[in-house]
Amino acid sequence: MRYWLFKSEPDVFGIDHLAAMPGGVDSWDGIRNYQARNFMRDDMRTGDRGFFYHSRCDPPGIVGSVEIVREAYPDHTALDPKSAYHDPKATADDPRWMMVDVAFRERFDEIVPLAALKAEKRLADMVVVQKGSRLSITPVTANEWKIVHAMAGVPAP
DNA sequence: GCCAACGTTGGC
DNA sequence: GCCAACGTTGGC
Repeated sequence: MRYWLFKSEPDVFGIDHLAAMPGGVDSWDGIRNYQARNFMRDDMRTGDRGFFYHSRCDPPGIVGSVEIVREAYPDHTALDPKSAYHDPKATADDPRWMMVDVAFRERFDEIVPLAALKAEKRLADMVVVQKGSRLSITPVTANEWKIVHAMAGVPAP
């Protein structure tokens, strides 16, 4: 059982978009970074939990959580020339990019802002607070999972 | 296989 | 919108 953090721009796809999907489930498509893909392909398992993080907004921060409900499978948007995520090097035989399905689980009453994460000494090693951290999917420790929930004022599931 | 040039991310 | 940090590309 592992924990993760998923970044998304709320103007493009925020936690409310996910919550509005049928069953609160959607595919996490469009990942075009090998390290992030490898986390999904190699390490994510059904039942893993993840924070939903809003980036490129004011303020950025953690707004809720999801659960992995389907393990990695090919990201078909890479094959679609009309998609913003099209990758001309992807083929049906070698799709290059993978996605998982996530289900909406929690929406915090208030965002836990990045500034608060940075100010919490116990989160000093959390990947998302590191300088220059751009990775859109990062691992989270069980302890970080608990601390952020405490900051959000809810018990960790 | 090095590394300069280029493209992208994302906080500010 | 700026720009630092980082990842990828491709010539050599």
